[in-house]
Formats: sequence, structure tokens, C-alpha cells
Amino acid sequence: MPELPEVETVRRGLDRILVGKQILSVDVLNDKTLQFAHTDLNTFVIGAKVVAVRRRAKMLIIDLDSDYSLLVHLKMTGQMVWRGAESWAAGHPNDSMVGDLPDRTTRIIFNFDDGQLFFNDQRKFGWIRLYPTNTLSDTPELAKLGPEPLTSDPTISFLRRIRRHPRTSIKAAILNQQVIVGVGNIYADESLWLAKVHPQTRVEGLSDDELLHLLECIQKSLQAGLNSGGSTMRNYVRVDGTRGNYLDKFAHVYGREGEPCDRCGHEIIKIKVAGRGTHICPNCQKLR
DNA sequence: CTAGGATCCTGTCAGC
DNA sequence: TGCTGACAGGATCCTA
Repeated sequence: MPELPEVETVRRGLDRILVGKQILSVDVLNDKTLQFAHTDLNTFVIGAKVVAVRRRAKMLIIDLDSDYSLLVHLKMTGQMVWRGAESWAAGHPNDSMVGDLPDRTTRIIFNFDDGQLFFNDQRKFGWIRLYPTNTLSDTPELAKLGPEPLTSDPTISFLRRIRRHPRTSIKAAILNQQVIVGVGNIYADESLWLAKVHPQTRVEGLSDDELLHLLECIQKSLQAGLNSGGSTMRNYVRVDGTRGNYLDKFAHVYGREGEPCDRCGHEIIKIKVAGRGTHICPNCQKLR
């Protein structure tokens, strides 16, 4: 799914398009996606205007002038698509970004007077919840999260939090949102390659300096993803109309098994770590 | 605390 | 062609 760079790309688009607009109605095409009392739609959502669109970890926060906020998680296959005078899409890249909507992946539709916002999610893991804006930071979803890697200084918090898991693999540790937020399977692999750390290395086997260097590599990888525009309609459809892969713009190892390492030329291999497909250069990333 | 597996879903792809 | 199993950018829950 969308990791931090993709969710932040969604956030920027929604903030630009939605702020100041009023939600006229909501169509619920999949009951389980909207995870709050549906009667609350009438009380706190319909008729409200969007005040701001924020992000925490991999979640979107749509603040409404009812003093309630929609909390959105795209999980593996969630995407947001705006259709109005302008057409815009970001999140999980697939044909729903460019085809007629609603389609079979559409779960929720927010209707505005000048357009529609589609929440599409093929696998139905994604969800939308509703909380009073001033209670958000105390919710189970947000309360225990680790620091943001690209805003504020995460170093002290990161070190303290990752040291709580001395015997876990470094890959599992950086995927843990209570240690550092925003890292998913792609950016975990990219960061570990950049830092030349084998994903199965135990946390206790790395010094503070090595962990902080890895943190810098996490920040660099996430920033590279963000700079390439996350996964948006623009980079999903190439100029010639064919389908593109935004990973090509920055990925060194993810999805590149069998290809040569950009640094040493050794063949990239795919293994399994922490239950996830994991891409490494076995020459650059040796298990000590 | 930790590893591993199952789970929530739908779709695609490789191999037979 | 059809079938089967593995796998997919997330996260939680359970067992051992």
C-alpha cells in the first residue's frame, strides 16, 4: 500500500482540492469500509465543510468544520480519486485512477457541489473512522505512534523506541509504526540497501551510530519517493498512454530481483524476512 | 519480548 | 483452458 510518500502525496492533493468545500452527501457502497455509526454521517459529516487535510503516519485526517475529523487508512490498495472540472488521483496505482467511476473497487463516494471524491479500495482492508478533532491524538490509532521521520527531529525518540526491541530483526523494527512511522515494505528494503544493512540483523547487533545512519537512510529514501510524486495518476499513465511504474524512478532493490545492484553490480535477490518479501544485494548487505 | 502464522479481501501470475 | 497455490506497498491478533 501507500507508504508515507504516497499518503503525503494524497494529502497534498486533497488539501489543494477539498479545503473550503462542503460535503453534500455520502454514498456508502461497502458498509464495512465506513467504521462508525452511519447515523453520525447526518450529524457530523453531511453539510460540513473541509477545514484542512492532514497526515499522521500512513493515515489521512480530514478536518471538518463540525469539529469532527474523518480518519482514513488506505492500507494495501486504497486510493483517492477526484472527478470534477479537474481529474486527479493518488494512492494505490491501478486502472481505477483513469477509468469510469464508480467501479467495482469503489467503496465510498463523497459528493460535493462541483465534483466527487471516490475512495476506491480493491481489497477492502482500508477504512474511514470519525472522531472529534480534539480527541484524535488520544485514539488507539494515533496514541502510541512513533515519530514522523520527515518533520521534527525523530532521532532521540527513534533510538529509545527501537532499543525496546533488541532481539527483533532490523527490518521488522523499522516496519513497526511505534518505532518510526511511515515506513512500509518498499522503503524498508530501500533504506536497508542504502545503509548497507542486512534486514535480518538484530537490533542489538547495531550501534547507536549505525542506527542513526540507518535513520538518515530512511529519511533519504522517503524523501526520494516523495520527490518522485508518490503514486499519482500523472506517473501511472505515461505520456504515450501506456502504464508506468513510479518505482522505476527511485527503487534500487524493490521489485528488482535478478537485476544488477546499482552500487556493485551483484545480482539482487529476493528473500523472506519478517513474513514479507524482501529485496537485497547479498554483496552490499552481509549478515554479520 | 519474539517468531511465525492466520486473518481481513480481491486479483494476478506462474506452473502444471 | 482451467485449476492451484503463492503473492501483493498494512496491521492486528493469536499461539508457542
